[in-house]
Amino acid sequence: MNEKPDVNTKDALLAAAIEVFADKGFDAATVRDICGRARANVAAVNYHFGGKDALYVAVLREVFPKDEYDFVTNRSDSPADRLRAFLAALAREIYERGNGLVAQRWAIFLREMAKPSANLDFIVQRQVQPRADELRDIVAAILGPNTPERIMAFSCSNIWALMLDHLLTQPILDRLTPQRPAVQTSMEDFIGHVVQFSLGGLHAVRENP
Amino acid sequence: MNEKPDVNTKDALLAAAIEVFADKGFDAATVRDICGRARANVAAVNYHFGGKDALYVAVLREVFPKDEYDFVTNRSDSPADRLRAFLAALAREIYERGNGLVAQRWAIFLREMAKPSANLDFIVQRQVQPRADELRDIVAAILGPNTPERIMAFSCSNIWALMLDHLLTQPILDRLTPQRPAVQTSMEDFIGHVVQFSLGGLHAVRENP
DNA sequence: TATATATTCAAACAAATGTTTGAATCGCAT
DNA sequence: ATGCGATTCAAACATTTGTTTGAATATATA
Repeated sequence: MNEKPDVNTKDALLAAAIEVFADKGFDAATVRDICGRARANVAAVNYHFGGKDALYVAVLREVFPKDEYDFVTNRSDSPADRLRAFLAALAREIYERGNGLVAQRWAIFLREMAKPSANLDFIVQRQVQPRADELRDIVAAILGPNTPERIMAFSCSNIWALMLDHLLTQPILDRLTPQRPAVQTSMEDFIGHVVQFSLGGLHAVRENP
Repeated sequence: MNEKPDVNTKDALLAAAIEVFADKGFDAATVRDICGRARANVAAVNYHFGGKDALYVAVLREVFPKDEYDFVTNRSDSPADRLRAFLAALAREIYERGNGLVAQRWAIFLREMAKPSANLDFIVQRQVQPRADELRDIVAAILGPNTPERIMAFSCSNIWALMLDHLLTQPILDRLTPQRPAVQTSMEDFIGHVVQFSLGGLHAVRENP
């Protein structure tokens, strides 16, 4: 029956698909490539998942599990410390090398951002929303309770931009300043800089009406 | 001879190609679509340009003309004023509606950033480099002449990130905070905010070692 | 006008790719 | 061992897409 439907092939397909989708994006990924890496027949994707689109959905559910995120900062700490802790955690997630699944997660996220599909909603909900909630909580603590919504929104957006920056513009920076060291080689510097810059920016927009 | 090689078809192809490449990106664009809009035969692209790739190169040369950029700020103004002028000009270029070719320019740039091709070098050189040079000049004036290279690079990168932010993350923000007004409807607010945030950030990283 | 050159066009080609098919094979319960 | 559903597989299919072809047409030159 359905007891043990040869988990091997299905799992191998899923693992290969994560790799390929993260590597090349949905469009450029081919089911032949995926099946090749999984040592499975071309028809396997359709048999086990029902098609390329359905396989992609399965990959997203695997890569962005539900209820995985907990606040990484403690509300009893100072807002500045919380911001540092939050940004440090985020930076390591995004830029640390060799953290397999986590890196693939952001790679897939990045590809969806560049070319949104119907599944971007799902990814935002699972990957971005909880982190955005925590950041907004921290920014609110820094800017104060009476901060206009517009300034809150801009400021949160700004800090996200500072963090995602190198993820998005790496190809540009590579060409603009080739001698620049990679973020990964000076992570602490990078984090420290972004924290300073963010705090400075936040204080500036708080003081002015 | 080569005197008047029916400029109409060739130009129509180029115009249609700019539209389609800006709209869908190189991969998703089809020569059939382009030829259709130009009311030309499918073979026209190959006849007039030699192929899809060559057409794309021709589009880039059209969209990113040489020696077009002049510093938009005046070195005799205060650095803060220069930063404001620079960011205002950049924001209007990027976000102002209905500025046809300029918008298409940034759309193509964005697509190349998301999926770099061999032509990204060219685009960076024509579109980014001169603006990056001016920004670096301004940032240097704010941070002072003895600023370490690392801090200069991070800071310039930060400010670029703040400006490109909404261009890159629009699909995310649409889903995160759907009620948020578009940047285009409050351009002055947006520019003012980014200027304040940037200046605050720059001052913060200047003071700390 | 006549000739040559440039341009257009419908059709076909070749390659890539997601999907389907139907037979062969496997695993297991009876 | 036998039979049956689940799984694998090679092959083929259908569609899309960039490109080529060769004839037809237009344009310019002499």
